[in-house]
Amino acid sequence: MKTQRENSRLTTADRLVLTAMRLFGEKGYGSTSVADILREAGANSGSLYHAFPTKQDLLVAVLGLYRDGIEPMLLEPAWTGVDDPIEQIFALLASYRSRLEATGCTYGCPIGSLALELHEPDPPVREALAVNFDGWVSAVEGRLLAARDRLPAQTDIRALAQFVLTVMEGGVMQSRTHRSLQAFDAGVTVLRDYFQRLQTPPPTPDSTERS
Amino acid sequence: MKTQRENSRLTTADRLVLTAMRLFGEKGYGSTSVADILREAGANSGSLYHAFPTKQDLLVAVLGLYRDGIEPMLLEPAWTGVDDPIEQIFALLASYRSRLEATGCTYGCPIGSLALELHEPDPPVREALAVNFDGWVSAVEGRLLAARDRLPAQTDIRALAQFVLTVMEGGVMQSRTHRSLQAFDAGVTVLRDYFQRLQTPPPTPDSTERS
DNA sequence: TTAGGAGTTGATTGATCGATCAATCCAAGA
DNA sequence: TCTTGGATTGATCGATCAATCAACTCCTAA
Repeated sequence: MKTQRENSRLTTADRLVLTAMRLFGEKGYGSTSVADILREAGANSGSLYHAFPTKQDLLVAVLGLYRDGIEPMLLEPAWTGVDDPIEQIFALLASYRSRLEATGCTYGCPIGSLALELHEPDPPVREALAVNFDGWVSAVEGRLLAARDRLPAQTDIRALAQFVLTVMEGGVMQSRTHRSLQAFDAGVTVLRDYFQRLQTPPPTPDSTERS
Repeated sequence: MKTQRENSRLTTADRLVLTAMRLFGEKGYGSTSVADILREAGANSGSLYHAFPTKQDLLVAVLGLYRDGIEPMLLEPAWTGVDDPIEQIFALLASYRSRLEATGCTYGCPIGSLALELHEPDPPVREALAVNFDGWVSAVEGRLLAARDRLPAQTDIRALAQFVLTVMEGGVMQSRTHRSLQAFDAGVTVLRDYFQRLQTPPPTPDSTERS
């Protein structure tokens, strides 16, 4: 039983996608050569190009795998043992923090890295990236909706969910660049303060005003 | 008088750096070949390698130029005509919005793009990126300090300034990926709401409290 | 038992990459 | 005027890139 390399009981195509997923996350798309993928997957170039017309099609397959993995690989592990929907959001952020910490602030969000690395991606790639962001945002949106009654009535829930993604991605970017968790933690702390204030009923100093 | 290509009255080295700055911003570092730079700068490879030992040294020079340009090229234009320090912060964000809008959401923040494209940058590159972030954050921090009395006393000003950068970078990333200003605008709107709440005195239901 | 095709092998292709270097140009100092 | 050295030229290098393809293996269905 070989454990090195991507699970060798899988088909070659699956091994290639899993290896590419890992390497694209580690080194980016452009800096990962087809030869790198073939070597680490233990496959030959003919096998790759039998399963995928081009390297870019392999990338699209990787992005599809990320999309399908959001629920079972990302959300579910982050949320087990956390009941409060808003705390689930922060548990999700904490999972990114763990990832940063475990890798010395080199790994972050592979989707975000790819999104900024590929400046003018072909439509299928750009759409696959957007679908990943949408899936993430929708998951957070679901948690916010579960806490709807704790938030101001006029809150734009979708926009707030996008904002959570924004804070995560921006924090990861800075933490990776500074090789320090400080920036990520600062972002989460400020976001928590914002949620605190959202959940605190407004001034009501006199009485009327504010709908 | 040639106007095409980077100002031809400059030295060859300066033309190379300016051309590289533009191309690295447009296509990223890895996707910009030395041949691209030479062609658009109207120079020969020998000239480049006479001025810069490697392509990476050219990148470091570009990052230095960005750093030196923060004040005169970014902040000063964004802030003219805006007096309120907090509004200056949002004017800065608006300048990024303009940039996104003018380019169909393809350009964003070149520093952020490079920061995520280069996964394991050599120390001088990583440090040059970090210096750029620091300069940006310090500028925002200065505006927040100018509005110190309007913010809660216990506010972590530096962390809040980093948070502004986080929101900008995260918003740019999503807007570029979705090819739509919506995500960026949503981020700015939520940030504005947060600043609103920061500037609104807390509940004061009874009376005491507040340090 | 055999025919056929999906899957695999690995050498090879042409293009492109960053970088090199001998030759040449040219302006400033002696 | 001659000398010197920084700046420039442009052909060229070896490495590496994504992609190709004829040959081969092996499973399956007839």
